[in-house]
Amino acid sequence: MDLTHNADVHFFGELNGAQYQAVTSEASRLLVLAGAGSGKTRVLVQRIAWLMTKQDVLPHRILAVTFTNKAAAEMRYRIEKIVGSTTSRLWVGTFHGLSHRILRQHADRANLPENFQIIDADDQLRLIKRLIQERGWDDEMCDPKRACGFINRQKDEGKRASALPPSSLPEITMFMELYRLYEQHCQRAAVVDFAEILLRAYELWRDNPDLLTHYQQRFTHILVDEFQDTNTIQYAWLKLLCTPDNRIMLVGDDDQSIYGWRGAKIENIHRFHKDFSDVVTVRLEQNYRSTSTILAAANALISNNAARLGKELWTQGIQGERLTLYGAFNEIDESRFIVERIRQWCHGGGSYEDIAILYRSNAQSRVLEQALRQGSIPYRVYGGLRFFDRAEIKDVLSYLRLSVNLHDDTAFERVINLPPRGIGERTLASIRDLAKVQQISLWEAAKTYLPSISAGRISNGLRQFFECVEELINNVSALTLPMLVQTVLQRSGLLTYVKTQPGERTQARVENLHELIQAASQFHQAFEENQEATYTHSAETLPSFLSEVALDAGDRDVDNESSIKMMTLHSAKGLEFPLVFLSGMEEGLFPHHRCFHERALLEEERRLCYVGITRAMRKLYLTYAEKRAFAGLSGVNRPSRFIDEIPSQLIEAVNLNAKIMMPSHSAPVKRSKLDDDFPFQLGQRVFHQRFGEGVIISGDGQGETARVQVNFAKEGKKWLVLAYAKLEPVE
DNA sequence: AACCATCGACTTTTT
DNA sequence: GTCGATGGTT
Repeated sequence: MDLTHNADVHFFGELNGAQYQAVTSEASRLLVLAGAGSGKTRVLVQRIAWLMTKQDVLPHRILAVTFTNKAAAEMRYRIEKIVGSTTSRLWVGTFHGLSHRILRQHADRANLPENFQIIDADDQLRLIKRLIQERGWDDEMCDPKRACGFINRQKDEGKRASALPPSSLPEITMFMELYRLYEQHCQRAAVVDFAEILLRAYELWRDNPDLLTHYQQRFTHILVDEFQDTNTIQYAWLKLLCTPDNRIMLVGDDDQSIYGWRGAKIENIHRFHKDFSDVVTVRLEQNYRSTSTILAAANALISNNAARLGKELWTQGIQGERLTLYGAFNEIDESRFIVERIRQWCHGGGSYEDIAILYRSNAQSRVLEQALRQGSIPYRVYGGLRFFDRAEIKDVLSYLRLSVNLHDDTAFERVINLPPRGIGERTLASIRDLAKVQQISLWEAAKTYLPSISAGRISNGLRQFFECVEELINNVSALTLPMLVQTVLQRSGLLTYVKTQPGERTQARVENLHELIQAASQFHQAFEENQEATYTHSAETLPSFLSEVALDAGDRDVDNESSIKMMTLHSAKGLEFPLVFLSGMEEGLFPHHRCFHERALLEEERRLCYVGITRAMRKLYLTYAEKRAFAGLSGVNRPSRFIDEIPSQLIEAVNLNAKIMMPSHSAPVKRSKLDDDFPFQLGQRVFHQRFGEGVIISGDGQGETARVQVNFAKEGKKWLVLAYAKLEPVE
């Protein structure tokens, strides 16, 4: 690292040797194995900057592919900061975003109408359910979720329905037929799902050599982030694009591949070596994030995986504290411990935003949240429903989608009776029938159906709906986007409807709707700035607004807020926190019991644990609960095997804290007792934490399923399962 | 057609 | 325990 002698010290000064090598490599096939916290994004960003400023590569010749919009946005931002100019000609985006852009540009060649729209996973499932019904199958025989999974898997593998070989399995045969129906339906309705975007773009290139050549010649430099997460079709997409004259850099970490279950193929890294003989590999192993103790733990853990490309993280930083392991009595105790240690951290001068609690599955957050609330510790749970996935937002968007494309049946179904117009299942069934027989869209079918309705209530409702949508269509070319959204809210009656619906979420829903207008407004402004236009009506902006909304469901980043963060291990990837709690370190939960039987799955769990450990910068806690009430099963758990895989000298085990009370109800709920005799009698008075005092009026079941009916003074009669409703006898 | 009660499932999630 | 879907009732 004699970079100080380099004339470009101000440019490269902060890069270490391996980073420098990766940034300035002349290799045309470059694979960068970037360990956690090794400055991966910096390398990508610097390399692009280097290409532009030192190699005089024109921005429009560079293609940078990421997995999330957030990563793409950050990359662009950082590049702009370095090169000091806008990068609008540079293509930085997600596989989906870029593919979508190409499909829009060549819709005709891709055999798509100009106004095609994107449906999300939820829309897709609804559509599949409907097709199953229409085909005359029932849900038991043909599980919609499995069918949906099947179709997506085929698409991710690049397979069309027509390309599938016949199967001897009845279920597969059924799915294949459904796949065919689904393809036809989407084509007619002019919608594409997420997997379709990639597949269609791939086929567009594959089947149109002139187009492919154009893009091959244009993108002389290709860079890919998180390469270990690419699936088959994404790899094929890249391979098509990559001629001997293109230069490609892949950045990834096989040890952080945690999305195998949704089609990501680590093997793509090996395949790259096979498909391109002259691959230069650079390893980024110096870590700038964690203490050497944390890294030692991570290295030891991951060394239990076979077939790694091999990588060992190291740091010049401090050794730091040992990991702390706490074996809690139950999940409540675990939460209390975490709360206590959070307090400790803050008393020691730390702040809430330093802290993250990570867990394997979302369901674990509840108990933790409770304890945090009780302890008055501000927290924020990441990764719930995204803004544009909220029901009320999707309702409004459905009206907008219909006004772009009346044949969008998914949108039609969503709002035909929303707000309620007296159009129920039966009317809808007739419309569906008609649509099916005549091979027309639901909108057309409804129009045809209208004259034959005798009931005034129904025909009025339909007519109202038609008028509303048609009026919206007229407004599209007259109003700006935010005005149009406003109009939808009022004209459809959705806003009034939401306001009058009882429930606690009403307020939040109304706010969401206003936020949607806000989002439309921002989009509108950004569009005008880009186009230097003055009054842009929504005919120009609406289609792209809908696409953006579908592809970028608002990665709301919520940092610099003084609260601790809670999220799943999966959503923690790419983030870092000074203090990290890995909670629920139990066999069955983590590694999840569904992964026990297969080595590959277990290794992915281990990688997930590796990701978790390497999020911690200064201090890491591991906690588990010996007993955990989970999904209705109260089980006794052994500590996770991953704990054993960390050298014990790196871990300080904290003993069960005597101050932390064993809940008094634990004694009567011992399972052995339940098996023999019911611990409660009819007429007995009992106490429940939430419902208060009551009297047992009946009971049934045995062992784990034993339950009693209690008549509570305040809450009335309730059935409670003894195994987890912690009832205490009242003397 | 709208509403309430009961049943059953439940790993991870981006686009 | 909680969510969502489903089915029976009004």
